[in-house]
Amino acid sequence: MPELPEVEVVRVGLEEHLVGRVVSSVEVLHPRAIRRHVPGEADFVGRLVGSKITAVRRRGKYLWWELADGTAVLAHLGMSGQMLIQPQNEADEKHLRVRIEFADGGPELRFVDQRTFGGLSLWDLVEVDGTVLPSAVSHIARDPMDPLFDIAAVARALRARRTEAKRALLDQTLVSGVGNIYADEALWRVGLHWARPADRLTVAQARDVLTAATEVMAEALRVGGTSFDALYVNVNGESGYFSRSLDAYGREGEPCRRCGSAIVREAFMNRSSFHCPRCQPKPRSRRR
DNA sequence: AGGGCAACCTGGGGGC
DNA sequence: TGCCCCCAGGTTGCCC
Repeated sequence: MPELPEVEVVRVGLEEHLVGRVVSSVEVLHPRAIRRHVPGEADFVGRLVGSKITAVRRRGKYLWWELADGTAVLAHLGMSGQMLIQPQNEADEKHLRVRIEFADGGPELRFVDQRTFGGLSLWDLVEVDGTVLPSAVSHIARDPMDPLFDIAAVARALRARRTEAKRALLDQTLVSGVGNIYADEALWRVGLHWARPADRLTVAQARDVLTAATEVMAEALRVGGTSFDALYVNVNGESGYFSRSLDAYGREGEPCRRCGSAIVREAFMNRSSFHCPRCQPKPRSRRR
């Protein structure tokens, strides 16, 4: 469940179900589910068993839970990862990758991931620019929901990029949490084509597209995120409702809700981009 | 240094 | 029905 709103929905669910609990067992059913943990899977399991979960946090699309010993279990859902809280007697999901049980004997945590692009890892907590993060996340920029998100500074950095506006919005080292859906939605809201050079945005346009991204993600979060199918669900397996509110993403051939023109789909970065040809005109080629 | 692209996977859907 | 090709909310690593 990739983008910020969907990950935040999971974070809230994990916070409710995990804080204060002590891990009693960890079962890894697929080797790719434990990633980037150099000491290996056995070390990961050994360090996790007996540990107490003290907090569940998120930056962008990464989420993690802090352990009492100053380390953190970092999770990324990739393209298809789910975190499910399930009764112990519930049948295993087809793509169950990791099962974590707790000393209280209550519901277990299951990491389910069809495409195995997601995974768990264990890191030391470090302080970066005044915020405590797992060390593997230190390169990820603050997301728009972060109280210390500095929109003026990010707008300035966005305008310094010599690349297309959408590519910059998707760069997690510039602003985190924005993915393919919400980038298209933000660009539609402010009437900018995805290929507009970032360094030719006005100060106001740069600020406005970041504001639009913030707002569309906040709206999505309020209704549980965007779900097109059962792959994107909260910890209880429930889908969000924002897909019905999308204005651009996935609407090829359907009328723009602002001007009625048919939404266009184009290939971009080995994926799809959706825009309104009238509200978001293609930029003229760059002059030099 | 920073941008761009292939690679990492599984499964669903459409066309033939 | 089956096969094949295309598509999918992401990130990393390596090339230039």
